[in-house]
Amino acid sequence: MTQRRAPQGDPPGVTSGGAPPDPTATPGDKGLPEATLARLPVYLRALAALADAGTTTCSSEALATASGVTGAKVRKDLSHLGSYGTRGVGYDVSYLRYQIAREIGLTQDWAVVVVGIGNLGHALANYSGFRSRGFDVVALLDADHERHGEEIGGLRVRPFDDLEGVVAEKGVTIAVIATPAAAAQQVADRLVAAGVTSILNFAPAVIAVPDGVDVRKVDLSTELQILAYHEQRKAPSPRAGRGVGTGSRGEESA
Amino acid sequence: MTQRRAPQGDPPGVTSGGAPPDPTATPGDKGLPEATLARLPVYLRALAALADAGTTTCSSEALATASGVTGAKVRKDLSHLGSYGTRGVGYDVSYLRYQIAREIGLTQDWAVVVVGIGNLGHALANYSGFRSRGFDVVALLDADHERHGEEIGGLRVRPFDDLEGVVAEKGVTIAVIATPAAAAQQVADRLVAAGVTSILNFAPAVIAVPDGVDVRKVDLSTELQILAYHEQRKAPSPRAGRGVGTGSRGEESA
DNA sequence: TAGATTGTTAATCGATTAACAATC
DNA sequence: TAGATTGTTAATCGATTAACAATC
Repeated sequence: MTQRRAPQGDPPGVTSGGAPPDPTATPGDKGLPEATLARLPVYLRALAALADAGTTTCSSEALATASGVTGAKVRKDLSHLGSYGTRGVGYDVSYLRYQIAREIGLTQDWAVVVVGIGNLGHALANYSGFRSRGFDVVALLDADHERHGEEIGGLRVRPFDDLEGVVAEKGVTIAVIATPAAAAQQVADRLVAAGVTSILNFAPAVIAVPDGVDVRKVDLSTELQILAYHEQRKAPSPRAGRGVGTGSRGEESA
Repeated sequence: MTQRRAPQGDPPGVTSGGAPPDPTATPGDKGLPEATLARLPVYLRALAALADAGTTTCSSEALATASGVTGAKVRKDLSHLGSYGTRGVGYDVSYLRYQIAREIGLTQDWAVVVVGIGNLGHALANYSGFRSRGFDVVALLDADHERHGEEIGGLRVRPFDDLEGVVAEKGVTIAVIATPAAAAQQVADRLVAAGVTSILNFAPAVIAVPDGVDVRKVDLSTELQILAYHEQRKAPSPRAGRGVGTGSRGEESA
């Protein structure tokens, strides 16, 4: 169904200078627009679904519908990657899929550690969507020794102090923090010191990191709050009022 | 530490016309800019932390630091809500906190159902950050009868067919979907038919809903993919390549 | 050739940033 | 009064949208 192509290779029909391009960002190279980058994973998912349904070619409008965006956006986004379509025809599903994956960096494996194996960490450790996209969860770490030894998705939960060893041994560059808020900054400091340069933070806390380290934050309750705002504007006061800020509510766990 | 104020009431010192404002959006009222709205929950969290630390007043710069944004952004964002600061002094932490909560709609309770109690649904059902912000999880629904009866966070898992009854009885307007991708659209259709008008979708699928229904999507692997892109641009090829699109990978669970 | 669809251009829109007058 | 800080204004930047020439 989907052909394999050589990772990092030039696409057929697209010539590069001959010398392999330096993957390190060249000065003045701004990379993809953030808004475009954020939609590429969505296109990738939609293309996978189209491929699974046996579709081999699709137009920008078809991909847009499957992705929940507009055709103009799809064309503009894809134009940042190169010219991978055919006028009058559309895009080859598996070819475009490969090009997007390569652009994002999913044609290589990324070793990932998950720190904090509570409810959410447990779910993340079991999430199949990571592995299928080239994210290889190589260790589950938790400071609480009561959790050590538990097996989740084929991995045992290990002491947080194993961090440095795991990072060095497995070449880990990406970490997921799913600890309580109070622990997040300390964990981040240790991760950075160990050599991690990208952090996905599920802990409900802002963490500070040095330049050169990327942090992205996912907040489960933020999205619900945004929905509440719009909901409030739709309906006239659905439920009785309540107070806010009832003093200390203790630390939250991610 | 934090005073309670009458929900929906006017803040002291700010006069309204006397007649209560119609909470329904008036024509031409565009509401808050989306970018501002997305940051309000972050400010709320930072203000809660400041209040817990005993801070009663803070400047826009202090709030910015605690929120991980710039002072200019804070001032611009807050200016959309009204004039709640004092020049030369700053903002009263608990007063600003109340005003933001009221603006978002967190001074009232919102009944929420969670559909799909797998790994992620389990974590969401246990997440304390929902309740503390006025989101009242009133039912956990799952189509799989093997899961029925399990108790999570004080609630039993119930049949999905209980949906309509729960929505009517509890006045549910917001739902969380944490089912496998294949079930998401069907679940969304049932939710909408039952009267739900806001959906937070954790299933890795795009769902279509009628006008007037809001959907927000959280994709755990999208964020990791965005990190991978930036990581790829930092380092020269950390790990060996792999193929992409290894044929059908089956349906994923949220 | 005629119809379809891409990739690009230009116009519009919204978000960010910097600066500073207003004012506590 | 002098110092501090807000709230607003104007400039800049990036994202979206619509239109269409290029071209399969």
